[in-house]
Amino acid sequence: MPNSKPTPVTMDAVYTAPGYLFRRMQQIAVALFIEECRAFDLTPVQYAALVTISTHPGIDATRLSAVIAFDRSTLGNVIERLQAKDFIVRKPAAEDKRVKLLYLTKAGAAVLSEIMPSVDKAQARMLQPLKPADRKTLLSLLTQLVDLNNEASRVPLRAEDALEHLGRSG
Amino acid sequence: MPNSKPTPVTMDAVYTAPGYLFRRMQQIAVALFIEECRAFDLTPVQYAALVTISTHPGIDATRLSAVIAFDRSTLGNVIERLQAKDFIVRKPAAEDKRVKLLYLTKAGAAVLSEIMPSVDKAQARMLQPLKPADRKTLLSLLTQLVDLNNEASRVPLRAEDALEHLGRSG
DNA sequence: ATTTAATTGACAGTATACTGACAATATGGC
DNA sequence: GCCATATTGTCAGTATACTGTCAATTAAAT
Repeated sequence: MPNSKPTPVTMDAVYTAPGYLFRRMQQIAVALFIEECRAFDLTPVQYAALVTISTHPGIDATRLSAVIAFDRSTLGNVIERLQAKDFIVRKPAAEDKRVKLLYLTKAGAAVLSEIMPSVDKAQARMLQPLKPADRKTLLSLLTQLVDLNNEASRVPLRAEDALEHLGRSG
Repeated sequence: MPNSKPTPVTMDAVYTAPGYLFRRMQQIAVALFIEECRAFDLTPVQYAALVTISTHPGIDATRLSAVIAFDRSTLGNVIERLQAKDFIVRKPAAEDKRVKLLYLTKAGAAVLSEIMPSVDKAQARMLQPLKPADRKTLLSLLTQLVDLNNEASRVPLRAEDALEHLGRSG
């Protein structure tokens, strides 16, 4: 005979679930980023895109999405906004009429170098409440976990993809 | 004379930032939840709301938002969807004409008890790649961090608020 | 070479997440 | 009782995040 007593539901079903904690931390992380970087009119996602275009000038949207593991559809809108702010430009590729290549503008390069200290401050504040040793431990475990769960993500990180647009001499 | 060399930007500015790692883990957590709970037509947020209404029958939307630390505006839409699925009902409060009280329907209670194993499976899968000891460490640090950063969140958790709608006899 | 596959960017649709504003309603100071 | 204030739910607007689809274009198969 199966157990007939219904399991009592408590808030622990929410509060102790790792998924809930990750959601909360993500919300906190975004709030701190926005607060520290208020002066720059850049969201965390836009910042990540800008950094990537900076380190991969001439990357296209699909590869950009793979390099930062953001959804390709979402990224389309992000790129539009960065373009509207004159932080990037899109140039059609010569060899492939489908592709539009992404480059930083001067304004984009400027905002990127100016925002860095604020970004660093925001990132530091997220872990500040922990003891230094615990910060290192958490960051290490988190890095491992994201890497090991990469394939579970809808948009797995494919850092290598970024290189494909170069030196593909065949 | 200030350092005239521009700091070289690398992808580490993204990949090693805790904010980026929290975003990735949140995306992975949602993907695993949706995958495991596909049969139940419930998102992680809707699940958390349902659990809370189950443990706090007659709670109102504002207090619900405080108990799970979700934005009040967002929650309005979540509640609408749960109502459209017939998982909850809203009843006007007798003493306060502004307030609408939330209750589970039978279907809501049923889906909640049925979905539990799948939710547990999803939560377990998130941490699965780590060694058991590391899972405990990460969960402990994450719990601490969310708690200590509570006020940095736009919608801080106010678990006590949930009790205010009871026993306020004055 | 021609048909088939895959890729790219775009779009529509749904679901969080947050800001700021608003009308209806309650509450507190006086 | 009256008025300033606060609360509640709602709405409009913006920004992620994902699904699925589509036309244009390219690459692959034969």
